Amino acid sequence: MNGKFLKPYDPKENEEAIYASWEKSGYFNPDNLPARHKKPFTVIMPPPNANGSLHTGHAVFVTIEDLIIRYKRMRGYKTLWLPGADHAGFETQVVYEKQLEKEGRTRFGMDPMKLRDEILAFTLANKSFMENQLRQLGASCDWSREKFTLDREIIDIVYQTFKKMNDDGLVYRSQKSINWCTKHQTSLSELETISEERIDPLYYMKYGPFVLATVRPETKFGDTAIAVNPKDKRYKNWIGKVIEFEGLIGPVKLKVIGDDYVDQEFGTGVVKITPAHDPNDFLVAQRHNLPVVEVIDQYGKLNDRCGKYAGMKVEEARKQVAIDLEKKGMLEKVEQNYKHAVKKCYKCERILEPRILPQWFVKMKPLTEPAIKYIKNGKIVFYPEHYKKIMLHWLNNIEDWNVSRQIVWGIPIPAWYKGNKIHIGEEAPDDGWKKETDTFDTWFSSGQWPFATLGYPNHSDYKKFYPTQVMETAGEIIFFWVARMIMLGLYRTGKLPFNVVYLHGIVTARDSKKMSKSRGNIISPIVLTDKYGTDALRMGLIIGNTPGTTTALYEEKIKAYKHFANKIWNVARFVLENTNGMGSKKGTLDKKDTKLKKELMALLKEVTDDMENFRFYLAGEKLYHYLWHTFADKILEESKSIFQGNDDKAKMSRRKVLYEMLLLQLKALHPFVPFVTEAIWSLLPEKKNLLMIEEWPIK
RNA sequence: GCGCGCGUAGCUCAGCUGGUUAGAGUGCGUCGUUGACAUCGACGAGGUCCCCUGUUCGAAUCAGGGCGCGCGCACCA
Repeated sequence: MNGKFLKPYDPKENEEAIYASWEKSGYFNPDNLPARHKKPFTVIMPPPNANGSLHTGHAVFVTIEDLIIRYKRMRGYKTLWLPGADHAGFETQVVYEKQLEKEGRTRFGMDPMKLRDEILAFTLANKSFMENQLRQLGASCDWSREKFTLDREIIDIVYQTFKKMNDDGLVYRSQKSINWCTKHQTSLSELETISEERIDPLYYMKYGPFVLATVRPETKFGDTAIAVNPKDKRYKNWIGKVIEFEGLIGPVKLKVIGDDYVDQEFGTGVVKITPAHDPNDFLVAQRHNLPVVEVIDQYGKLNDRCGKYAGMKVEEARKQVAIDLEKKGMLEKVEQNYKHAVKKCYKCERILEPRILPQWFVKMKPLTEPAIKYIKNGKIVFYPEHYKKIMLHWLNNIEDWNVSRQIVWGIPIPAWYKGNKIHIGEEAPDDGWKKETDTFDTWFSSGQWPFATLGYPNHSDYKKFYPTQVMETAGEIIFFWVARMIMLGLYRTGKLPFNVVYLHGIVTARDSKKMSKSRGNIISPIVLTDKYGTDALRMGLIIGNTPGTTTALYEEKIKAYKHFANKIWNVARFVLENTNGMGSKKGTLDKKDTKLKKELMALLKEVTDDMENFRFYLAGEKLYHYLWHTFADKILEESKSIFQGNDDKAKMSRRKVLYEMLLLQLKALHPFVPFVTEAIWSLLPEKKNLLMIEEWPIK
């Protein structure tokens, strides 16, 4: 027996070399797999954001996807797990801005090209760092096919999609009310906002003959009309008339319009229309051809249209306006406990300002319709299944997608302007065109990831590996990413990009709270692998992780699975010691041992069933339990007395069965704990292939 | 306001289509092991399966209601 077994299993000593041997074998690449691997099986890796180190969320998806891929590889599929990295536009720019702040610098005023180059260098450094961490977690992905969202061939495909959408009338550039972050100086899509309930004062202001209610008196300088409901008997005679009164900074003249948007029951039934700073008012303004007067600038300060209030921040101006209205007797009353919702930036949690800016939008209805049809017909299976409902609900209530961001870090929107003319393309058609400076929402490119990474439409990989089989990711990004991949995949290729969506549970800290820097409860997966070994971490992330729920991760749990890895090691040691290096030589099993083996095979059948049905947490637990509490505690214990006895036939049979059962369990456990099983495999007396490409015990 | 999920041993969680004394890991107690196991083994204590009503021969599991927690969506100024 190999002397290595005399020590406990040491992950540190083994893991790096084992990973290197896998990588060197070339079997991560489906093209190099032996001939029995015929049918393609593809998983596209959710590309981690290349702006920091891996967190537990990454560790979960790596573990589960690697588990799926290793299992399918052993079952004889031509498995491709395609890794990638995301430039993660806004996310990365925010991270980099924080770094700049620490250095006492700011992105504003910087040469955009220089800023872009700096972030690129930052991203590429993080990218290679992150790739090594993926290796450390045991990811058996095909590095030769790795893609980055800013690779030229990816950008080309993204541009083709944009062009096609333009030709099909699915994109448009238009002035609309958008969500503007005054810190980050960019617009955001609906998904990048969080809405928060707030209690604020509701101010009842006198407007000439009317009294009207508002939470934002400071926007009054941008009013361009007064609106009432046309059915409202109190006011309908006013419609079409112009009211005049003395405001805070001079005389005010406003037209009264009638619009169904106004709710007679709310407040006084009279609304001031401020198109520049309220999305609903903007819609009203469009219906009535009202002018749009901006009074709040991009930094959230009142501009020079606001007289003495110019330069004040919104909150400050609100208070001051209220005080001055009071003084002038124009404030009828204030309701203090008005409950309403405000939208905030999901990154800095500042209140977003609605602003009217020209932006690029994607029309969603034509994209959602086919997606809804496929999902309704069950062409995509969701784990857990209730996400089907959630997805349909979202798709049915979607708004057009703002894809332009006013940041440098991203794929530039390929557009040019000359007067009223717009040209789509990377190059200007001739002289005198002005280039678009906005970049795409990062999800516009990652939403095309499955077919873009495979080289749609002509690459042989696309033909062989698309559609992919499973999309495994976090439930949190189902709308950001999964929904868009479905829509854009259908749009470009006419096929669903995958037919299974598996959404793993979010990993929380022990107290079931989300891990976050501010809570200080972050556990680094890399620290855990260093301490307890990757196999232990993987088991800890698989067992107890049911799709769609949260899973608490804590150190004792991982420690327990380190013991399990060591248990496997010692079980193997015992078996090899007592079988005298016999390997799988011929011989016959007696009745009792035949039965033992049969029982194991029955369990492996169950495990296979669980794997096929995405019940990884059950499969892992069953294998764990069998090895420890049946194989080790019962069978090995009983074998001790057989080996000490005089029945040579029984000894021969037992040797053979233990060895065979060990091999079976190593195979079945490999996808879960690849390192320790491969380490043991390499120490077997017979010369063998890598365990990684052995056949799964059940057909 | 609408929607989704969760509530099972001290802690973290399983329990798939309802079926014998409700499970695992961890923690706790007792005893034993140091020639597979920087340990491990055996045994044990510990649960009104949130509450109520119902369906059923039978419910932690299904239906209705309630309480508690978490999350998503939502333009009423």
